[in-house]
Amino acid sequence: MTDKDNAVFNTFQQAPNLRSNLADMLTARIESGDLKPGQRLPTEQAIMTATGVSRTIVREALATLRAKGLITTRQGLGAFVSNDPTPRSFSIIPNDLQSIDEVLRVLELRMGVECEAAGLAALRRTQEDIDRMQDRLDDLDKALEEGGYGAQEDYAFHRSILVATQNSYYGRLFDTFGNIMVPRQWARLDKMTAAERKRHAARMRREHHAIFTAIRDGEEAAARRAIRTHLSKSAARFEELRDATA
Amino acid sequence: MTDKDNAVFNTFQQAPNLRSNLADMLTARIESGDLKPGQRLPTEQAIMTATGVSRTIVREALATLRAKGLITTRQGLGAFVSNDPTPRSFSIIPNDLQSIDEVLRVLELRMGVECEAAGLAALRRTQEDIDRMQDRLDDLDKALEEGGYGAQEDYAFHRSILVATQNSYYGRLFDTFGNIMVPRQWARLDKMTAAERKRHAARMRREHHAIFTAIRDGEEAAARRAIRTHLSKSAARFEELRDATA
DNA sequence: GACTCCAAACTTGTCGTACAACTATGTAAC
DNA sequence: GTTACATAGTTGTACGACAAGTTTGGAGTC
Repeated sequence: MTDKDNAVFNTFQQAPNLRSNLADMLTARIESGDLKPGQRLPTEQAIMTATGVSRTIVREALATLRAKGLITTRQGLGAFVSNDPTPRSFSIIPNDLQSIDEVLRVLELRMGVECEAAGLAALRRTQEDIDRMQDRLDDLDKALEEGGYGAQEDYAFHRSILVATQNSYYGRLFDTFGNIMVPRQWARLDKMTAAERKRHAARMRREHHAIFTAIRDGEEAAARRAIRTHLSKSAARFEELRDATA
Repeated sequence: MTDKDNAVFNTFQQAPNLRSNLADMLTARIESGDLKPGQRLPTEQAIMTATGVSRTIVREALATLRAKGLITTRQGLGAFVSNDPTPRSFSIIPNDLQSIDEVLRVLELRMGVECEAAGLAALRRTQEDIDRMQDRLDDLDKALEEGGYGAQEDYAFHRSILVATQNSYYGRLFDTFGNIMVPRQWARLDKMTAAERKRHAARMRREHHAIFTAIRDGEEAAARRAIRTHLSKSAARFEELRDATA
């Protein structure tokens, strides 16, 4: 292994645990084409010395890649990048549900998808779409009034926006986000006082109504702005949560 | 297992190693409902004594399940069966009959994804990313000079942008677009004269270079604009194609 | 020279121990 | 009753050792 190869390994920043970091890095190297299909990976020893982690970690990271189908290993031979490392289907697997970083990355993806979708929805929504969005919004309001977090209802409302694009790909893609966006696991991390809960509910209502009215009235730019604001604030709140627990 | 049994399995090189066996066993227990969502798995020690394998094996098996999203682990607490062990996946299956409409819908989706990605890439790209994008751009230029359509190279360049976001979800999602975005099937519909081809090549080069320089120079807004323009014009061209063949 | 055989080196698979980091729980002190 | 802390239990990480599979190169034979 050359120095240049080593340099790639040294660039991982601190995060939840060593195994995930190493697995992410190796995954990135494969997906970026740095390691090509059929090519042999560095030996476990080489990865150990390059990254400074123990063989235990290296092996668990390789087990992760193997489970994802990115590599295959053969005893006495080594590990090899799979022939078709680019899967034709996309799915979000809740790797570390406690890892807020994961949620933030998904939120980044949602930002792109939903902003465009909101714009399209504002241009194309039918009366039926508007009614459906209104219903979901009512459900959400009701859930918040009853003191719940409304995560499920929030998700359903967002989905109704995607449906209104009249482009089924948007809705189908959004379905994959549900796996990680149901925040039951970290709900307990997020202990809000009654006052905070109330403020949170008011903010949610305000932001969602802004999105809804923009789409209903066919205001494309406003719809984009509104949903970007909403998702940005959600992300910011998750970041606070992470920093608070760190 | 007898030798005869092994003979049956020799066709696929699935090794009879302890890790796979244990992982399969645990997977079966989860999928059969023996271990219910949210329920805690036995401790690593318990699995060790119950199965007789070492902790190394247990941990690698658990790493496999975690990669598949079947369980989540938390230090000091234990491993738990995931709430939604059946991840939904997103894929694009090309439909030959209305393929151009199909492409237009996918382009709409790409619009959202890639605009956001270009913005993120402008903020986060590393020198390595810049080099990779430059290489892909050179490949594309070369393909166009040689009189090809450069569809493959175009796709590779776009992918390098997604990689530069440092958010692997973007790259993984983009891979699903490849199914329909390699336009071999309608290339023959698209007979350009030499002059048209030249104009097309010049346009492609101009638009791609605009995207590249914006990302390289860290200009977020310009990157978004450039890629939106590029995809809009691509979509317009596909629409012309559809109307011409209809 | 060409071939066979085998020993050595290398790599992954498995085992064992030890300690660090994190969590929950119960107990003592206030 | 509440807080602080000690403790036990669990996962995360490190290190060393040997087993099992694969390749390579050299010794020996024809």
